[in-house]
Amino acid sequence: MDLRHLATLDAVATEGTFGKAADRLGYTQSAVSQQVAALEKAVGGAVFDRPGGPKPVRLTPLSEVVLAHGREVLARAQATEDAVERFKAGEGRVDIGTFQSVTNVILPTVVRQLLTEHPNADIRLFEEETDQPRADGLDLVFFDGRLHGDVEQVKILDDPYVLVTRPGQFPAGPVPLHALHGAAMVAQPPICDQARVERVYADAGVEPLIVFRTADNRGVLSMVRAGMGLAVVPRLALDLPTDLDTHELEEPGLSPREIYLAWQANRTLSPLAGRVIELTKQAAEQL
Amino acid sequence: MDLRHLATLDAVATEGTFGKAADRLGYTQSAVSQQVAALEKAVGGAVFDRPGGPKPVRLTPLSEVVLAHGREVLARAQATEDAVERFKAGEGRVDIGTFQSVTNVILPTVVRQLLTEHPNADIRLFEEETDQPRADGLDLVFFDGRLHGDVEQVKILDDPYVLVTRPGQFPAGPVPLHALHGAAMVAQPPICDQARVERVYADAGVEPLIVFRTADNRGVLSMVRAGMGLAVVPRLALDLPTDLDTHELEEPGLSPREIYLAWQANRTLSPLAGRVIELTKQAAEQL
DNA sequence: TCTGATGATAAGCAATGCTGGTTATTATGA
DNA sequence: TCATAATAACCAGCATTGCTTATCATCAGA
Repeated sequence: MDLRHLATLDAVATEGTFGKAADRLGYTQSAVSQQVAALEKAVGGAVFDRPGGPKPVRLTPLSEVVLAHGREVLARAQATEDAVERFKAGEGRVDIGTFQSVTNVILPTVVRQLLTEHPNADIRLFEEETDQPRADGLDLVFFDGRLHGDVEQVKILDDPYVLVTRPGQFPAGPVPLHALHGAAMVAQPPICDQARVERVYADAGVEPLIVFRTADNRGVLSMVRAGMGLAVVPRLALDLPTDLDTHELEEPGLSPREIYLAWQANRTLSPLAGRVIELTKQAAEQL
Repeated sequence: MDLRHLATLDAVATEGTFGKAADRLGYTQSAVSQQVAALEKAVGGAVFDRPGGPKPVRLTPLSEVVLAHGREVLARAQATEDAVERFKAGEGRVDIGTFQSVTNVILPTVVRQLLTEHPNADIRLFEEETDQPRADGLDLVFFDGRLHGDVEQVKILDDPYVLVTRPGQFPAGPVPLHALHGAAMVAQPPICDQARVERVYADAGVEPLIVFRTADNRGVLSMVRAGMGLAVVPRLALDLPTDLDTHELEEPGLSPREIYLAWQANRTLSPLAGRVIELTKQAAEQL
């Protein structure tokens, strides 16, 4: 049994004659006749009574059964094609792994543009604080630093670290790294890029005194503002404008945090995911 | 897009490799490869990521869409085939037109046997008192007398008329038709075969006095029992055994009522309807 | 009796679809 | 590093499918 057979059955049942059905379907009468014969062979019984002469054919009890179910089948098949079209036009779901800075700086722009283009897009964000985020199960993952494993990734932008102090605590201008030696500091927990930051400190012989750690960027800045100590944070972690002083760090020293967008290698991406990559690159260039 | 394509997609998605899917489907790996290619051409995108080497293929986002809908389509197609099988095995509905005598004497046997053979049969009876019952819309129609029009029919049985009287009203044995001349009688309304009966009376110069007409056979017999008059009814209209006297009518005179089973000519009958005809013939022979 | 509409059928032809064999690619283990 | 195994893709060959065209048989109505 074939979808085309069912479509032909439906057309003949609606039109009343083989010839009219053929016109509707773009076939010849002969083709319809052969298709009906094939369907009758498949179901093992006549589906039309042909009165002969210029009278319309009539359904048999068997064809009532086939037609009732067959129309369901055809409807589902049509629904499948529609769903494919919608998918290719950009409907569907996209799961994105992210983290604080990206959530606050890059993604708002991307999400807004994507929803403008595809109002029915189902965008879901997953912000999980882990050292090596799970890329499987997600379509795209933002991460600060390269991901290892079977992934493709593009560098979105360099996010330089800046020293954050209470107003007037340092004279304006760049600050050398060794100024942090012995200083009281507020910092992130040593996961993600923070681990690399502290390795750079150690390699330079700088040993700050970490007096408080929190994964919440606003918490870090609040404690700087409260006078607990200094902080070295990526520029994107700042809410700009801010009432705190910011100083570049002298070169060579702490290289910028690199933000990557990654996805499973060798996998076909959905149109939506592809568009997210494009929009993200554009958004990063605007910064 | 083809049902076979969807079935192949499903098989590959389940088995993980083209070769195993081919084994399940009874094809070669090459055939599956070509079918997947055809499906990918039809939907306009890859449905599998082939990692190469002995690793299973992976679904693409597109194929998630196709597969989710496609499995629905396949399920409906299977349901269609199942429904056809059930239909051919005798499930389904059969609508039968009937009238009092048949309802009480023949149909109980037929219905009981049919339900024994096909417990899921949906039998519906329509007892309408009309002169020319509508045969369209019904699969089968019982009628007393030939139907005119585009119908096929078989004679089920001859149902001779008998005279019904209060006990002892006539001496045992056949009664001549002219004994009814001027007699008080209870009768059916002059539709169906009753019209023919009264034409036979008139042709024989017999003019009974019809004192009550009712379409209800039990009503006729009740009034005979009550002494309102005689009645001439088909033997099948009697509840046997009865407390009333019955007499055959002398030949030649009133020929038996003929009961036919009819259906639309040149129409394919359902297996169930065909079986009803068979069982009806058998039941009639038992009488 | 003729005419027009219908479906069935046969022949022809292009396209489809399967098989069998081969090739290219990748992972695995020695 | 190399051989082996497993995989999908590719290609040629062949049968089948499925359409079109043309013709025929049937039936209703003028």
